[in-house]
Amino acid sequence: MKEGPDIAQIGALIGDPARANMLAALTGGRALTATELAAAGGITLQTASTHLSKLETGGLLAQRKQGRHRYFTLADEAVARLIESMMGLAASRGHLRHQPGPKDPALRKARICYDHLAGDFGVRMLDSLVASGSIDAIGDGLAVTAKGESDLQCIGIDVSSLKSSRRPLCRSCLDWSERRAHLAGSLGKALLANFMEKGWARRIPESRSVIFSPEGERQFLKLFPLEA
Amino acid sequence: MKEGPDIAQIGALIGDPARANMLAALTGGRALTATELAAAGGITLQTASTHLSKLETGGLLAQRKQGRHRYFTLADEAVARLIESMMGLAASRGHLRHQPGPKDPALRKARICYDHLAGDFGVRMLDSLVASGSIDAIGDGLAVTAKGESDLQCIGIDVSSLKSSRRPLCRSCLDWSERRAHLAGSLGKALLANFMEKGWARRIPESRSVIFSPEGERQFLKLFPLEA
DNA sequence: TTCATACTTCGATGGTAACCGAAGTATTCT
DNA sequence: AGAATACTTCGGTTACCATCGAAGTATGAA
Repeated sequence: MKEGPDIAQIGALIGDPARANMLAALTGGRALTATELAAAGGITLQTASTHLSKLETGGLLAQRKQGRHRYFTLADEAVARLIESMMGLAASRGHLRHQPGPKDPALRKARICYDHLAGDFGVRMLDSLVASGSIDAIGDGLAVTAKGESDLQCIGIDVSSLKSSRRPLCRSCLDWSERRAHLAGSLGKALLANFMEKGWARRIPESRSVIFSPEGERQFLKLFPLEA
Repeated sequence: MKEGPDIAQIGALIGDPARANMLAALTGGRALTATELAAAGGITLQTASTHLSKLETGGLLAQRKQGRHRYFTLADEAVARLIESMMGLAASRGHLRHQPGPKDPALRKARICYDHLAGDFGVRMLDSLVASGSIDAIGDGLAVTAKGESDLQCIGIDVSSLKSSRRPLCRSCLDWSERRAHLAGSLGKALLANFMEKGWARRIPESRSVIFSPEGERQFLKLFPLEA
């Protein structure tokens, strides 16, 4: 009667609120210490320690020791995608953790999704890239066009070097706040890195929020216009 | 500190073994009654009843009453995709529910994944369609080519009528047994329906297994050859 | 060497939820 | 109407696990 893999183990790991909060914090892409994760989960360090070892043996987390610190990250991109897609589902079912607070609008405007840009700005960027013919959207698949490759080169992104990596260049990722797709993959990562290098955007510590400077926002909106 | 949607609720729903087994059973695509799901979960009807109402209020299940029966299905395709992707992750992390039993090989060979064909045969079919130029694979995206459209017409599938539906024509779905992509979307559904109409394949009751007749298997393998 | 920081392990506690028997409701069949 | 089927609700038990204090280990700093 029991066929196939056991999803209950993974579900139970994510099903505890403290663990879920720690995983959500790690969706920010940064490696975090046990102490930081304890704060994110709203629990003491002892409790966090047992949770973290469960998550690690369950294959959801990876850790590396560095001095007396222990840095945790999501095990791989597959886990990140799972968490994100669960957030999408949770949002669509109205499972919310928060009274909409002051930080929420910023989060919906622009935030980190593992290693790329999400939120209103992330969705707008992908829409604009598709509209301008820089990216072809076929079904759920995304591919950079020749035009896109040269346009991105002008911004300072070398697409051909990104292509050589194992990781897919483009990937669409469902946005939980916008309920629309934004750009993930190595190109999504490179674009966000590019904005931060230029000083257009910076991360808020202890949060997934990404804040654009006034000038950065102006440039971003000019670079990725919306269709009329 | 609490940002974004609450994935813990959904995780907890999936995290109970009985509920996970019921959800997995529903991945077979059939609507099942509370009694059938109780058997799938290995619990009594009373316990199943409470589980099912939790899953329904949690937004994972939909139900329709029909006489004195109550038929449950997964709420929508998004839920089905979540369950499937969790199976993929669980399989890759070695979370298995079973001692590899006699039914297992059949399941790996061909099975239902919500409404389309998965397992070795499902993966082979997509590989062959891509190799023959009937489907273009761009990143994770799949698109039917002109050649594919006419080839499929010969088999008895009218692609243009499928296109008119809201649902994506092609979608790639990660296979937990093969760890490779197979074909989902309305075309995946139509192909499986086509095989069953022709008598090539039939479903096994109470299981996700799909059994091909000797003749059906011969035809299938001929229609979807592997690259040398 | 001593103190401090970062984290783990142990042990005890408490709360939650899964579970089933029994009784109750709704629908269909005869 | 009466019986049977399908399912829900209630109540009480049980078992698990998240939690934290306290003590233990490991690494770094003074």
